[in-house]
Amino acid sequence: MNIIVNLDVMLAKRKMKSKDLAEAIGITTANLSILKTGKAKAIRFATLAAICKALECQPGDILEYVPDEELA
Amino acid sequence: MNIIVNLDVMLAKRKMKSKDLAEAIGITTANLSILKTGKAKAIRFATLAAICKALECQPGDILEYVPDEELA
DNA sequence: CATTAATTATCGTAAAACAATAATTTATTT
DNA sequence: AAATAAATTATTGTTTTACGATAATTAATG
Repeated sequence: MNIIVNLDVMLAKRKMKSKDLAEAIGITTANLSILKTGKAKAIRFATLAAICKALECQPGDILEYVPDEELA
Repeated sequence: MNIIVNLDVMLAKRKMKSKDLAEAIGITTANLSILKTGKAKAIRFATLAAICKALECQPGDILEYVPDEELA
């Protein structure tokens, strides 16, 4: 997928574990894992907001668009 | 909502109209308008990627988290 | 090796994107 | 002001997908 969800950096910065974040944002660790491992195909703004709140960050800190420029 | 979708800035920068962007990303102007006016409650990564591609930008350029610190 | 953390998998339900279409409102231009 | 274009709003229906709940499997850590 072209949109990467990277929670590891912010999690490490906040010294939080996936379980902690899952509890903080109110979803199961299973679903959080789906998000973390790039298996989610969409995200609710409510969830994104909860993540940003818990990690004290902005969407841009955890979402990245990677163009598929297969030039090479 | 705590997540703001701001396409206006990038649209202006690219001198694109909503209609152009809608066609570029393959959704109707009606649905794009829902996104633009903050009525969408989620977004598919495929759509977000298409927007980033069309506007040559990153998710952080169009998504913003606004904490609801009602202090004062 | 035992324990904890994280991932993967299934099934079911609720939520929401999105299409298609039409109507309405707002901008823009002549 | 009138005409035209652009954008928003509204409705209905379909399809996709989040997410819960749960359990099992696979990493990771002391």
